[in-house]
Order: sequence, then structure tokens, then C-alpha cells
Amino acid sequence: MPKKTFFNLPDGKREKILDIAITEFAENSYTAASVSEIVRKAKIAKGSFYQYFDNKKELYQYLIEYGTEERFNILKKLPVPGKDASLFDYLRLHFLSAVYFEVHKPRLAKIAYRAFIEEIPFPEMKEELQRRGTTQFFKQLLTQGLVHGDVAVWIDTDLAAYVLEVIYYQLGKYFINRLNLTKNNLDYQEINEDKEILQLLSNIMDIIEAGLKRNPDQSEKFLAVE
Amino acid sequence: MPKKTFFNLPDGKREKILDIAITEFAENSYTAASVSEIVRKAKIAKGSFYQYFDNKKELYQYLIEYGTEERFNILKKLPVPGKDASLFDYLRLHFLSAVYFEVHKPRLAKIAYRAFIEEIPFPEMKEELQRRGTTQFFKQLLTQGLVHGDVAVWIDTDLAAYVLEVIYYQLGKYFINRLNLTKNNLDYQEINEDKEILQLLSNIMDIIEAGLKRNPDQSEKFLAVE
Amino acid sequence: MPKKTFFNLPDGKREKILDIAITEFAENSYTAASVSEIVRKAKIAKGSFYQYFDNKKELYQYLIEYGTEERFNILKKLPVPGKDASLFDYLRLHFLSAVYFEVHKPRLAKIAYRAFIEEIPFPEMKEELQRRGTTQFFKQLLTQGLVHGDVAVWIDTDLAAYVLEVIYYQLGKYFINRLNLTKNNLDYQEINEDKEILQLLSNIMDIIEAGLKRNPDQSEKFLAVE
Amino acid sequence: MPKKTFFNLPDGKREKILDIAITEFAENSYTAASVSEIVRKAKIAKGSFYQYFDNKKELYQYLIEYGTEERFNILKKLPVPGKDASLFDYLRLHFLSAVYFEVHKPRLAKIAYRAFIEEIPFPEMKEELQRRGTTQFFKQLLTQGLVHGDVAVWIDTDLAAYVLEVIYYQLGKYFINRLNLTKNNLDYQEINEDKEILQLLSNIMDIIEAGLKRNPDQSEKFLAVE
DNA sequence: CATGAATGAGGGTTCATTCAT
DNA sequence: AATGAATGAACCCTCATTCAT
Repeated sequence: MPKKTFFNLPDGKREKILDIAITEFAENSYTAASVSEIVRKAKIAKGSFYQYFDNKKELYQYLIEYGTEERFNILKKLPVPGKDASLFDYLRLHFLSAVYFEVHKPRLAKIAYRAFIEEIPFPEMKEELQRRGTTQFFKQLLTQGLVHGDVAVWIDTDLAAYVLEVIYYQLGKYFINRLNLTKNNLDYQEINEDKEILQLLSNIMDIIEAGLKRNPDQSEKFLAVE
Repeated sequence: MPKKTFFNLPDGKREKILDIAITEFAENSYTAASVSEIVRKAKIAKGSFYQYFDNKKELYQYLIEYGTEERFNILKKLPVPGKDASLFDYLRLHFLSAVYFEVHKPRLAKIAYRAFIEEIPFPEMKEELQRRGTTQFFKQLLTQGLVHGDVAVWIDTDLAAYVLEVIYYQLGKYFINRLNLTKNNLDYQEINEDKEILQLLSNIMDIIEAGLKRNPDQSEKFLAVE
Repeated sequence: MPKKTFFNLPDGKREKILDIAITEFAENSYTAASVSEIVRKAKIAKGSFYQYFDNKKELYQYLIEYGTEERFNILKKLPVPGKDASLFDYLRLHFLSAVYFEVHKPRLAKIAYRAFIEEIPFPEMKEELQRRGTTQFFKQLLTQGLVHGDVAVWIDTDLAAYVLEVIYYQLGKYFINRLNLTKNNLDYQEINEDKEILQLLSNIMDIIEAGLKRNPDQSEKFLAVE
Repeated sequence: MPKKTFFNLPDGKREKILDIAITEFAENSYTAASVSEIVRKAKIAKGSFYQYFDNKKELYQYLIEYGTEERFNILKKLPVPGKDASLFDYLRLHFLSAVYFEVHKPRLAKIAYRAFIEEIPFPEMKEELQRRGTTQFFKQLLTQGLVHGDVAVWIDTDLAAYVLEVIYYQLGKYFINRLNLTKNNLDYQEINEDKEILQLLSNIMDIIEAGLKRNPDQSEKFLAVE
């Protein structure tokens, strides 16, 4: 965590530093990201940087944390599924939030993604990320889906959760490229009007649903194999 | 391509350098990977390195190429699907080969993956990789599947191909962790005896097949939406 | 221009670095001049050098600029020609200042001369130097001389200006060798007492004046040729 | 001097190496010129180079010598002044040969010029060059001119010789730039037809002649000063 | 609390020369 | 006589971090 000094900074200055740091770590791997470059762009003294953060690593960890919060903030802004929503409705929600996160906070998404695919030289952090991160979430979702009968019994929930997580992390990039999304043309208010996104999302959701859902024919087939 | 000098080297020495370089680029991003570190570990003079390679980038490009070949070599060793094999049989083959590649050449897999997720500072290379790489392959596979009636017409093949590619690149790591795979316990000869792998692979393949397959109920549902 | 850092340095230190840098660039071509050597002699850290200058080129450009200023400072110290001075009086003044510059700032003179004879790997700088430098000056001087009737009409002013500039740059070295000049025996106060210099200077000036001056016999000869 | 091995080389090969070496030393200062680059371009083995030359310095010294010979060869091809030619006719000849040398052997001229303005890290060589070089020649020419009454007695022949040498070395470059000379448009056969060159040369020669010549008015003026 | 100069190890790369084959 | 791999010092430059002011 940054030192008190950082949070005591005037809002504008603090946000400027943060913004520049985010850009730096989004555009470069941890090793290649440069503290010197950050202070240069932020026009603060080298010494000041080390008044705010113990070292490069601490800044990085803070960015990860900050990104996680922002990701959650975006999730909260999206419409929650109704009472009798299925696992797939929740999945859809999270995938949609992943797209929104990627569009509205592309640099934070990039940093988080880098961390996810283990681009960091800190093994301890890696573990921490997996414990607290999305990995657990998808597993729980599938387990509940299995209990409620939404998911076929023969599904290996651990494997399936992994695959969902992988998709979750990469979907945003694809949507942006495919649909040319920008902050300007994707507002939280207009979610239900953006047919293109919803249709593309439906397409992948239908595949996933069809893949995971309890299905008489398939379970039979599975039993036959066994 | 490395210079003649490199290929004229005694096998042992050349392989040692290659091995050390692969480790370096597997464990570090392109920027963080260090030529100095490589020559230090290989116990060769700095100057010698530059007798073998024009520069760091050339070594890197060679590693990518080398990895691509090795990946293909592994694919060739696996049993080819029969005559009337479906798209899913081919998918299964490629996923299986991805697992084998990850087990037998984990560092090359890592390097290739880094390149795939745009961790390289060479935009030209990025494009080249996508033209020749797996992206095209998956798209073609799905298109053919669609023509042959294996894939539901409502599937967005571009999106689906992307998802399959993402899974393809990440599946190996999961299998290794889950099943504790090592070179020693995964030989090309014993493929059909390794029930654990085949079962886990079947599980994910069944999900994918169920998700993509032409299916009367689903297509009806789809039409209803439309 | 050097960074603020450099000018904030204690006078002694800054001058020491400058002095060492001047020596290095005077004794070596731009390529051969070594930043490493400079920091070694100045006993500063490599990193410190780059706190003062963006790079080797910037230091070099600064030295050129610094030399130009010093050259001008010396010119200002010399007695200006009287009201009805001719072009030759101005030429004499500049030649004299060239000698003084060479004696008092021989290393800066060397650097400037190197730049003049295109020993620099920066084509842009070359042009800049020619625009602002002495080339223009000599051309203007001759043109004015021609207008005022001091210079024979048949003279090719462009060619003559070039020759004068060439002499201007090389005269100092000759005077030093010939008369054993040093800083100690050549002071700005004693100009009119230093007969040796004035006599030698008169000698070359007389040659030039006789060569360029409007002269009835010669112009006739010239017309005859035509 | 190069070793025997160099002269035993087949003509074509030897000339190729020589040509490439000349280019390298013409385009770079001694320090910046690269043996590696030469062998690379000449497509000979590094080791071979050191079979021909002891080291970089030896090659360089050979190029200087070779250039001096070529300079002389060109001089020999030009029409010699008649029996009762004056000092100025010889001067004109040498200036003309300087232009021809610069046009026909621009790279050798560049190398020689670099040596003249002491761009070399070998003080011994510097002296050698001045003893054998043009410096002595111009002094002798002027002394003879003085004896024959072509040169005014009050001229400082040492100084004047220096100035003439300086002009001699720089004139070629100017002519090339001014008249856009190339090997193709300047042949030894057509000397008397190239009006442009002859006219420009006459212009500078007239200046010099007027400057140096015995002249009643000027010598009076000189005596007055004295 | 802010500053920014100082540091020296490390980065990638090129060099002239040697020497075993 | 020809080769070309090996060498290690030198090049310019950037780095994260410290610390006196």
C-alpha cells in the first residue's frame, strides 16, 4: 500500500500520478515499466516518488488492487439478474462487465491481464491473486449451477471454471476489436440499446449454455462412454 | 535467422546456448530477457553471442520459429483422425497436441504464448504471427464444420474461433497442474493408456461439441429470439 | 542544451567537467570522443553525466555553441575599426580575433574547425552551422566591399569568400607555431605592442588586399581575357 | 607497408579490398573506420585481413601513401607549363591538379585531407606527412619565385606558402560543389574545353597573382609602414 | 514533505585482434 | 594462404534507489 503521503496529495496531483503510472504499466511489462519515466511524465521529483511508494513493486501492487476495485465498480453499475436467474445469467453479467471494464478501463484491464498470465516476477503475488481473484468465483458459480440442476452432472466443474475464466479475461479485447468499441460509444445507460454487443454476447453465451447445460441426450452419451 | 556460425557450432554447445536462451525468454518478457544473462550462463564471450545472432531480436525470432516447428513435430507424432472424422475430432487432436507441447516443451510454449498475447515490441512480427499462426487455422476449421453441418448455422464462427484459440493456448497449463504431468509420465507411445488425460480431454470436448453442434432445439430457440 | 542539473552544479565542478569534455572533443573526432573517458577523468558517475546531458550529441552541440560564444567574446574585446574603415580593416580584425581565439581557446577552436570541415555525423547540424556561421559573414563582407568599390568587380565573391573563410580557420594555428604564442604572452591589452603578430598579420593582409583590390591594370587584363 | 600476401592477391581481389578500404576511411575518421566493416563488405575472412596487413594502422598508412601516388599520377597527366613559365603557372597547374584529384579520386582526397588536418591519432605520422608532403613544395615554389622576381620581396614566403597549401587542399571541394563536377564530365583530354573550370580557376589565380606579385605601388606602401 | 543530484550496476552492441584449424 | 570462431574491453545509455538539503 502507498504511504499516507500519497493519499494526502491534492486530488489532481494524485490522480495525475496514478494515471501516468497506469499508462506506464499497461504499455510495458513489469520489468520494462520505468519509475524514471513515470516521474518524468508526472513532473514530480524522483525523491517524491519514493515518499509515496516504498518502491516500484509497491506501486505495482497498488495498481493491481486499484484495478480490482474498478472492475468491481463497473460490475455494480450493470443491471443485476432477476430473482430466479440461472447461473448463465450471472455468467452473462460477468462477461458483459468484462467487456465494459475493457472498454472503460482498458489500461487497468491490460495490467490485470498481464498479472493473470503471470508476467510478474513475484511468485507470492501470483498465489495471492489466484486466491482472491476470479478463479474461485467461477468455480463457485459452477458448483451452484450444478446443485440447482443448471449444469450437467458429468461436467468437470474445475476444468470448466478454468475455461470460463480464460474466456472472461480475453473476451473484452475481442469485442473491442470486432465492434470498434470506445468509451464514447459504450455508456452504462444504453446497455439494452446496444444490439451489436448483446447479440455477440448472446452468441457466445448460447454456446456456453448449450455446452454446459444438463441435456438428456448428452448425459446418455456420456454414460455410454463410461 | 541465426548466422552460419551458430549452426556450425558443436552440437553440445549449440544446444546448451539454445537451452539457456529458451529458459531466459520463457522466464522473462522480451524486454526483461537479458543477452548478458544468457552469455553469463552459457559461459561464452559477449562477442561470441553476436557472432551467432545479429541481435537480441533475431535470437527471439528464431526461438519463435523453433517453437513453431517443435509444436508441429509433436502434432505429427499423434494419431491422425480417421477418414470420416468430424471437426471435433480435429479439435480434440489439436487440444491434445497442445497439452503434449506444454508438457514436453513448456518453455517454448510459454514463449509462444507470450507472443500470442502481444507481449512483443515488434508490431510487424505480431501480424506475421497472426497470418501464419493458429488464428487462421481455427477459423477455417469452424467454417468447414459449418459447411459439413457439424456446426450450428447460428454460430458466429469468428468469435467461436477466437474462443477456441484462447482455450487452445491455455489448456496445457491446466492439464499439467491438474494431473501433475511431466515429460516422464507422458510419452507419445502411451497416449491411449493415459485414461486421466483422455477423460479430462473428453470432458472439455463434450462441452465444446455440445456448445457448437447443430441442435434442433437450440436453433429453434435462436430463431425465436430473432 | 544541457539540463538545469548541469548549470546548478557548483562552479568548480561544472567547469571541471566542461574542461575535460572540451579536451576530449578537441583531441578526438566526434565518434572517437568518449563519454566514458570524460566521466572517468571527471570522476563522476556515468549516471551523473546523463543527468547533465541527454546524450553525447547534446554535449557536443553545447560545446559548439559555447565555442561560438567565446569566439564572439574575444572579437568584442578587440579594438573596433574606425568610422571610415574598409572591408580590409574588418577582415584584419576578424583574422586577428581568429588568432586570439586560437591562442586563448585552442581546444574550442579545434572543435569548431572539426565541425567546419564536416567531421560530424549530423547533417542537420552542418546546415545550421553554415547558415549561422562564418560562411555567410565573409560573403556579405565581400559583397559590401564590392558595392563600396573596395573590391574589384571581376572578383568571384563566392569563391573569394570561401578562400577567406578557409584562411580564417587555419591562420591561428600557423601564428601559434610560427611565433610560439601562448596565453601568457598574448594579452588583449598589449595588442598594439605585439609587433611580431601585427607584422605577420600585415603581411597576409597586404597580400589579400593586393589580390582583391580594384586595380586599373588588372581589370584591364581581365577585360582583355574576356 | 602491406605484407607480400596482399600483393600476391589476384588483381581483382586486391583492388576490391583496396576500394572498400578507401571508402571506409573516406567516410569515417580513423577511429570510426572499422576493419570489421571492411572484411564484411569485401567478403574476406577476418583472419585474411591480418594476413595482408599487420593491423588497422598499417592499412591506413598504405592508403595515405597510395593516395599520394595517385595524386602525383594525376599531376603528371596534366599539360606541363612551357619553358618560361612563371611560378604562377606552376601554382595554377597544382591547383588544377588538386581539382582533378578531388573529382577523380574524391575518397583518396578526403583521406589525405583528414590526415592533413591532423585527424589521426599518430603524431609520428603527422610529422612524416609534413616533411614529405606539399608543405615543402609550396615553400620552394615561392622561394624560386622570389629569386626570379615574380614575387614581391616583402612577402613572407613561409606564411604565404602555408596559405597556398591551405587553399590547395580545400579548393577541390569548392569546385565540385560549385560546378557540380563528376568523373563523367571532367576528363583529362578536355581540359582546355572546360571553360567553367578554367574561368573559375583564373579568378582565384588572378587574386593570388595580384596579391603576391612584385608591384611598385604596394612595395612602396610596405616600406612606408616599416 | 519536496527536491533532484549521485550512484554504479546493468543493459545491448561493436570493436580490433588472435589463433587453431 | 585462408578461414572464421573466440575474445573481452569498450562503447553509449537507462535503471531503481538513496540521501543530503
